Amino acid sequence: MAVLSLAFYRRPTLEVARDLLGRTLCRRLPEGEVRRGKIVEVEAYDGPEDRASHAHRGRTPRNTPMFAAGGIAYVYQIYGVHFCFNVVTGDDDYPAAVLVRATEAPVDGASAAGPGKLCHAFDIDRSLDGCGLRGRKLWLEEGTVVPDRRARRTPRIGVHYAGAWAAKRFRFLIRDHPEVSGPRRLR
DNA sequence: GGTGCGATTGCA
DNA sequence: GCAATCGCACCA
Repeated sequence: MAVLSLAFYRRPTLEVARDLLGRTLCRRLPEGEVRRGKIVEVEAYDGPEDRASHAHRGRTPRNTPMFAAGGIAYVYQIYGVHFCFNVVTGDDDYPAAVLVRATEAPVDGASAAGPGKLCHAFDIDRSLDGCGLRGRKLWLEEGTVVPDRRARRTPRIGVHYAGAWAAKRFRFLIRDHPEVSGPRRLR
């Protein structure tokens, strides 16, 4: 199965987010085991104006990967407990990324429905922050394109503070998929 | 150097 | 409904 090209990521963030549905997230563990899971839910964080984005207050040590050209990972820790995995998108100096919120389980019994659970299931932590998405540890494969009638858009989760940006439908998921996290039907 | 809080989760 | 748990952004 073909690995997604850098050109795939270096497009407008909402396009990339939509196109990530159905793709396969792949992770090789240090001991060699490869875990794979079909992406079923993502959220776009697009540009410096997006009040829900980490990049809204400009470049900081944490969010620097978001400013790079598309095709690398942005991994951060939240609540001191969980990690969240993002795919950096767009051109150099334009801060944008897509949070991967859920995949089908990469390992039997290990749910990857929810950004924290996903990172746990794939053994993703901050050591992968800034890591290329065409490398030995981490890559995405073509998978199966999801047709429009199977895709759905809703507002993003947990960004109530973001004013008008909270209402934008930047979350994409596969309709009726059992492994999506949180509400499925908002608008 | 001090303070407040979050792109979450699991348990009461 | 809320605690866990800490990196980081922000202010001084």
